[in-house]
Amino acid sequence: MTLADKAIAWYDDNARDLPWREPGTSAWAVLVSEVMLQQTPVVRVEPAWRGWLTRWPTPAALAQDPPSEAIRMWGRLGYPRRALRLHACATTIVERHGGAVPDDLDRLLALPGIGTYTARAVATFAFGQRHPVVDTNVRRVVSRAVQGLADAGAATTAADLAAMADLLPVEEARAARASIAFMEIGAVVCTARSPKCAVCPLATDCAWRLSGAPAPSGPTRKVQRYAGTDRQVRGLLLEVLRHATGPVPRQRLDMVWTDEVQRARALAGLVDDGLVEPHGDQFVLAGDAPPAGEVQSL
DNA sequence: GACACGTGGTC
DNA sequence: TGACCAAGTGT
Repeated sequence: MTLADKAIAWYDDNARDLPWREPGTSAWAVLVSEVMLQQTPVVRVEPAWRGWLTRWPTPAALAQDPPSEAIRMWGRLGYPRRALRLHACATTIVERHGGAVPDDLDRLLALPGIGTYTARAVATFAFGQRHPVVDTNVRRVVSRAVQGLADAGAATTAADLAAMADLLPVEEARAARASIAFMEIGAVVCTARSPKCAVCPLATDCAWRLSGAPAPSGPTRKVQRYAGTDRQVRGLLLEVLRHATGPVPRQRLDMVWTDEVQRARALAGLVDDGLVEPHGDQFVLAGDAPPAGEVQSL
């Protein structure tokens, strides 16, 4: 049995019941799940995903609403630029692909907010194609089981994809199944902090285990601080704008953070990113109605 | 390749 | 209790 065979056999019996894995899930729903799952735990994505798909079952439905509604619906999932990009995705899919999520890698990759991982994930999980799909879970599993290293080093896309390609079964459907299986093992068994080697289907082949499960060697990847950063300020500003029913005066935004320089920088960043629109001294989420009386430019 | 980019849970 | 971690992308 190959590593992929063992992973698939394990997955057949142990896969979590995640809603986007149910047969018949649309490519759009899969795409939305993949974007939401970027850097975000499954438990927080599930309810958000259901709400999103209930409101916007198709790209066309989302494209009919302004970006501001997408940003509101995103709630506190984090990285709200993803909501904006998902909206742009929907618009592009309607305008350039007749409302249907494209099924080939290049066209997926061209969509806003869809990078190497997500394009491959959609092509594989929504359309059943055979592609290496490499996320942080897969990188960790391959790093341990194949390379014998405690942790994956910095991402090196080409090499990571090649390493995964070597493990992929030839047959298309099995290849797709192997990809999700390796991801699942990384997510629930071969975890970052305390891998459950006792129940791992790859344990008997795992190069890392076979060499005595050595501790990680190199420098530890640095974790980005959050408290006190622009990101925190952006989050506070956006939180106010999400709940606003109309334009928000600058004075209202001034209350969320005392450091004026940082506050201004964070707000300017949100405007730069297209999440927020300034109307004189008032602000709205992108696409929301401007202050009454203002002449809208075309 | 390094950084910026949210948020909340865990140990 | 603060560091670490969670299906990345864009610059």
